[in-house]
Amino acid sequence: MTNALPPLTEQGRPTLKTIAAESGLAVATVSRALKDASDIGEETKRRVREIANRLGYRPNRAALRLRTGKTNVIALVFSTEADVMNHASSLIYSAAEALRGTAYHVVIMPFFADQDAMAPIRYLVETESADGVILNQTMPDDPRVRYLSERNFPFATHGRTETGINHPYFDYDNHAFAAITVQELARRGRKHLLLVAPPASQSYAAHMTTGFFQGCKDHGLQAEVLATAHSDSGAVRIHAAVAERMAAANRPDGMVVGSTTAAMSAVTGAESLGLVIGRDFDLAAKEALNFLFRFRREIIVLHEDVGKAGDFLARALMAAIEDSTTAPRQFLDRPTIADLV
Amino acid sequence: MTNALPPLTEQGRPTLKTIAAESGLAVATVSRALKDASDIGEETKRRVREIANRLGYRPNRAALRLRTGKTNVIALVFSTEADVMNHASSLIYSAAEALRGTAYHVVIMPFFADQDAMAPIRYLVETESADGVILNQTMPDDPRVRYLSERNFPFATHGRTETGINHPYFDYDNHAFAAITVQELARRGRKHLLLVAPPASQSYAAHMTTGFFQGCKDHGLQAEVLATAHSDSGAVRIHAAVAERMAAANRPDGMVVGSTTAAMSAVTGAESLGLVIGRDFDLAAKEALNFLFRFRREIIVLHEDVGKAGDFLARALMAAIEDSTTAPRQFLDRPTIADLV
DNA sequence: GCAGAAATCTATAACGTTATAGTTTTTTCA
DNA sequence: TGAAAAAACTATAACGTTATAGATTTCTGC
Repeated sequence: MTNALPPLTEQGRPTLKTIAAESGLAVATVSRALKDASDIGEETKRRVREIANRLGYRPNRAALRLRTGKTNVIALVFSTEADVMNHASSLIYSAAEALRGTAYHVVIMPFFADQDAMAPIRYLVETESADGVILNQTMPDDPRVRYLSERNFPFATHGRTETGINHPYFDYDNHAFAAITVQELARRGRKHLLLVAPPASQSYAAHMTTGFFQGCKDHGLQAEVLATAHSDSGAVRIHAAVAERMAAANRPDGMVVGSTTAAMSAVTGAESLGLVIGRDFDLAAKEALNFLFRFRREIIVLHEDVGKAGDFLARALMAAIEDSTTAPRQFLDRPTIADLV
Repeated sequence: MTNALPPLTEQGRPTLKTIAAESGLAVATVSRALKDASDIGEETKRRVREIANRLGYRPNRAALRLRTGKTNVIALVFSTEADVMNHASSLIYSAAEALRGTAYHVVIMPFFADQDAMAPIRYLVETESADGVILNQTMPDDPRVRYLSERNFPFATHGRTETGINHPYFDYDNHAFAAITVQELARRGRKHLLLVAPPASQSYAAHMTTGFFQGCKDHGLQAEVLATAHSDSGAVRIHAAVAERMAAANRPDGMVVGSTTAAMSAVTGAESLGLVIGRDFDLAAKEALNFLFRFRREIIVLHEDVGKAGDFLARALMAAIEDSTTAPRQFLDRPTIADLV
């Protein structure tokens, strides 16, 4: 008992071996003690924890991963293109924040315009380099969702799909967004609305479009979708397309726009004809940040909380990883009139 | 030779063992063959490569990492706060793009407002969970840079430091930015300029400020720094601070603003007094995206390419990881008059 | 006081890889 | 022809962890 402790093996990071030497126990015992196994004595556990603590022991992730197959990695597979004021950044941060204090690391796997959307997904599954993956920009019949689901690889999506597969998701209710903004435009006396819709390939395009038509029907407004550009077409294109449409006959007097950047281009497009927002037309859009009202005070803005999405998706994915049998967590974020800023 | 090949071990991911069985060679030989070692016969290498290829062999990252200590991970330690239209997202993507085709994965470690900036850095170093790290928002005497440098942990920074430590970095020349915008404001006949400077704790605040004063001196303009807000203070605060200053005596007739979002708030702040941009005052800012000119056509915009930073930093860091003896790669991105959009 | 049960602890092997120190085979050339 | 050198390949151990099966010690009850 009064013996000098055996010398620490070299210096460097402490491992289970270091603790074993320091405590006189076997490596396996130390391992079990640290995971609070039932066949280890209380006093032993206490001692082991104390030593581990004192030495600043941290389990080696590579060894853990090799031994157990668990990577403790969550991958975010995000597109690089799309909206520049894109939500990816908030989503990344809020997901990372939700994962704080857990063993999970967040790795970013962008996929590129010149690349198949499936490539990074296949890579992840084939190399087993993550325990789960979060996707954005879902498509109605998303092959990534099918692939992951077939292989039982845990995932969660930002946006719903029409695959019939029951998976964790977080989605903003774009149907409600469109309906609410239409209602507000009707309240302001607008009669003929133009929708700058998201690209048709994306899941949420259909939601927003049906919400738009439904709303217009409910309020007896004339409804129309901009034919020559969508809300991710890029500023120049949208500006031109809106200008062209607003110059033609039977000009709309209200617009609902599917993205924040598109809203600015749509405004300048109309303004290029000498039209004045709030007088000749009104325009509604959603926004995660909070500057559109500075851009033009008159824009009708519905606030969208993207941080909520990242947080929810991270937790939903963890739950799916840790127990694949429970029902997938799903959330539809419904905007209300109160979210008009 | 005509013997049936031994059955593949189970199915699952092929390993070196699988290839060894398939080829009749030892595992070590397969390993050496795949890394093109000089003591393996050409014909053997060819055969091994062919089999590896056919089976879709991918080295196991965990095993590699455990055995060699190399993680093949590059960590991005980014602050979550700061400019909402912040450059982090572009930087992440361009770094990831630069790493495409290499063995590196990108992990994001945000650090949070309530947290010591050193925490994620210490974690990375202590747990050896990355081969190198990219930091942003450097401070003149940045403790993270000191810490990493002392421990010989490879890193690269977005922004310079005044530590005297010779490390890889990419920096935008904010001195030149200020000087150029001052020159442009002088050309437009402005006489008294106000700088909405970055927070003084950040490295680039000093650069921008000295560039501003230098420029004003060169052109014989009166120079002043906004005292009650900085360019990351948040929209409301900046709006109010600018409004207050512009309402007071000896009003400036030009502004240089350190961030894109701050530019919008500064404009609305001045406008709230009835001042008109382009007539009563001019305002210059830099921007990574391209919408400020839609916000107010009259804003003087200097374009900053953030993608370049991510690309450069990723490559510089890889170079530092692979050869710590060569000179660190450093780049100062100098804007010119031509970058005025 | 002793058999059996319960409580603790440990030895071993394995995950997939590579560095090291061999061993075997082939070539060279005196 | 045969010894030395060169070329080609292999066995072993190790990285840090955990699951498994087994070993040892202590307790229990009669």
